[in-house]
Amino acid sequence: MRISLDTRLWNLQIPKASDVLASRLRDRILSGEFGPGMSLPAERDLVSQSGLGRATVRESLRILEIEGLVKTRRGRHGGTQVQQPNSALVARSLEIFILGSRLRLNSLLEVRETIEPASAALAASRRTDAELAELERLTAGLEEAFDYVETFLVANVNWHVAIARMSHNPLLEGFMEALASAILAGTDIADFNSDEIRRDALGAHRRIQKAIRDQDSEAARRRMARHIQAYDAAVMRRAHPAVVEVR
Amino acid sequence: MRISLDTRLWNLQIPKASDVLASRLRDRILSGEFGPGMSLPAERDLVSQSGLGRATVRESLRILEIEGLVKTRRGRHGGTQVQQPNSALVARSLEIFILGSRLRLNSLLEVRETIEPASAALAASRRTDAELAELERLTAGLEEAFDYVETFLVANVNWHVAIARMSHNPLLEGFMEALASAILAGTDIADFNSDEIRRDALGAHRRIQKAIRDQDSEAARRRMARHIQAYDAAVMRRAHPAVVEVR
DNA sequence: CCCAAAAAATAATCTGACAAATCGTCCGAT
DNA sequence: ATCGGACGATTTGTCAGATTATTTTTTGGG
Repeated sequence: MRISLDTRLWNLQIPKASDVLASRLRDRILSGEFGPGMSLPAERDLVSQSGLGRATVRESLRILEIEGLVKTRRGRHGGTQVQQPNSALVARSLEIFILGSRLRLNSLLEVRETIEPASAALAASRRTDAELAELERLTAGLEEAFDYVETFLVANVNWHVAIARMSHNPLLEGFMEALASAILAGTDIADFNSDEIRRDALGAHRRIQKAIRDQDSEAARRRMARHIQAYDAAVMRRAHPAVVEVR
Repeated sequence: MRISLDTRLWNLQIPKASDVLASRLRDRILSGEFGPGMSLPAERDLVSQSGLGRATVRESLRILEIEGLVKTRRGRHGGTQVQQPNSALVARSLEIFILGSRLRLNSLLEVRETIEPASAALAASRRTDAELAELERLTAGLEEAFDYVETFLVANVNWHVAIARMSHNPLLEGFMEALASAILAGTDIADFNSDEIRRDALGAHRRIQKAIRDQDSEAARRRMARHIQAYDAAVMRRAHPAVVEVR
């Protein structure tokens, strides 16, 4: 015989029990009661504590897992551990939004033209020496991959994301991660099978890197803006914007 | 007797069965095989089609639901319906990211200073007459709410989101929605209990509105940038940035 | 001391059942 | 003929118990 919710302490509304439990746990996590690294009670403990069924508890934990708040591991000393939500989460949901809404590539590029120059400017003023070294390594890798278009494109994305990371603004980084992967997915590789485009990109990267090394924010912003606009224009010249959807 | 995955056609890797099924369904949704409004097969059909248990199938559906791709209803013509992912989804995950990462308000404001001017510029060049009228209505409402600080703040957020919507760039709109609600949650109302700040904001709004009416992109961008910077500076003056966390 | 096998702990999954919500249909009263 | 309520069908939500897979720890033999 199943005990109706209404007979319990919880005089809660109609929403699904799993949602309610998930909200409770989420609040406790976000309030800091469960800090990152700490373990939530085991599934069976949550079952006995909440008075709900195991399937329900599991759905709640699954919700939190999708939201990036916890991660579960099997086996002895496994369980559900609280995780620090990272930017990959934002990137992921953005990707779904972009793909699901059939956004035009144009929209993505517009946002990119907005974000990347700011990113570069912040990177120039906040970079550490270690980050600069890492960037130089990435730039070198890009040069080496010049003849392998696909590798080049992936390395190119990583280069741009690295700039965002150097801005020391996690939100910018998350946005760029999402944008970059979506744009990569939306651009046809064949469109970049031109030495000229890649040569121009490499030159721009070197100039931007120099500005960042010199911690010259405004130069970094200006050069990044020019680079992105040129790049985007090259994309759009090959595929008329009104037609292009991100697929 | 449970049938091991390995004995099936699916020679898939270690990942959890529910994740695999969710990915499959997600791909089919995003590929357009299931368009918005269409119904996925019922749970029990999915069970028989996939050969998995119902709990597993349900977890998969729950994943898609959290991702905003589907929504389920109980009862006779209930089931799982495909939904168009909207920007609220991005806003939600962003909110979790912001709260969970203890992002400093500063990071949010930086991104805002980047996005809003671009938003205003696009709004100026793309606005429709109906949108302009709506904006004027919102501005008037803001003036009326001048003496009610909390109402004013909410109306203010709506005004800014409306600008983003006028940019006709759904991604920009989604970003602004998320940012605005997070910033609203992170700013103390008492910080704006100053007539001067609200009066300045109103004046800026009027000037920006005029630029948008005249479809003067560059003026709109410039004025919005000035407005946001002044606003942010006022916030930061009252709460030292190093201390402020979004809570 | 080291390594492999067994044990223990835990999440993942399966099976089967009942509860609750929602909608359509049918029947009776007006 | 029409309206309203009762009933049934359909589908998701939840529960309960058992089995399976995986990981860590422990133990025993060399």
